[in-house]
Amino acid sequence: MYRIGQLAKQYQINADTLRYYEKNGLLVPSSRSDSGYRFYSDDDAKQLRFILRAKSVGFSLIEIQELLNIDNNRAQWACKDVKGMVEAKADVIQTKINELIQFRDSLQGLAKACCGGPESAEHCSILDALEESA
Amino acid sequence: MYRIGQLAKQYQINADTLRYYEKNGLLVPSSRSDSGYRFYSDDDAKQLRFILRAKSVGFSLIEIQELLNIDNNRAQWACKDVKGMVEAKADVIQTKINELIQFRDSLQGLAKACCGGPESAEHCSILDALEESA
DNA sequence: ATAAACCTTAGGGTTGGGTCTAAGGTCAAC
DNA sequence: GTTGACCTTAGACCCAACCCTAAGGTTTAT
Ligand SMILES: [Zn+2]
Ligand SMILES: [Zn+2]
Ligand SMILES: [Zn+2]
Ligand SMILES: [Zn+2]
Repeated sequence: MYRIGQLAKQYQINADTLRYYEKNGLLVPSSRSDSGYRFYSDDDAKQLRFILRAKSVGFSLIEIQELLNIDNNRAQWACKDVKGMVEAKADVIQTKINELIQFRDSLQGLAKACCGGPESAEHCSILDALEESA
Repeated sequence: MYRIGQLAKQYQINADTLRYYEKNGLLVPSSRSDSGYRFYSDDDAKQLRFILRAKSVGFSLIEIQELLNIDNNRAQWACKDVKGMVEAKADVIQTKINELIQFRDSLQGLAKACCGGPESAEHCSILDALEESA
């Protein structure tokens, strides 16, 4: 049994974050002391590790909730469902990557055309390009 | 001279967005009618195009403000400064891309190990991996 | 017995880039 | 002379994922 501060310290997060996870149904401590202090069991800690690991691979808290639901009712779900979620998430991330690559390339294209010298920017091709009427 | 609704329509944005840009010093209409209506000149429209173009290559509104400052005082800045900003931004974006690539690869690693079949997820390797104690 | 460290709650604040509402003023057309 | 489209303002609300504060209760160590 861990109190909130102990668990938070162990996983390098803020106690407020644990309360936040509880409020959002991600991690409800399995018991409370007579005075109301939260008590987290080893299973609770395991679930926290699940949450942190899912977060680290890019899932949002809402998505993690879905994953937890599945994990806690594995019999009612198929591998297909789980794999589908993961692949869908990978696709979303890929789309984001493609967008950012476009941004990066646009910026690099701008930078390449600029002399980068110490003289006045009155002739700067970057600013000209941004001003340019499409 | 365009009223706010006309300019918004022309550039497919919300009139509120133009007021928001004004509040944040990005685009102050060059005049007002006697009754207080905003009037945007062709130069204002040009500046809006600058803003939208800079946004489209991934600059934040704060960064766009800096770019506008530079653009409006070109003589006081050097190409070096402008190019430096653009390159710094490209670096930040590259860092984000690298992060997302890691997420994507993690997810693809998980998906690859899962059979993806229609049977129960009780043996699902994805859920197991997320549960695994590190 | 008291101080320090920890816990509780409700509720407000942050960031970024807006969107929406309420309550009212203006302007052209029919 | 009134409808309807447009405009004004201040201020609230949205998203995510928390962080912080106030006012008070609990535990532990000395
Ligand atoms: Zn130059
Ligand atoms: Zn230049
Ligand atoms: Zn399977
Ligand atoms: Zn599986």
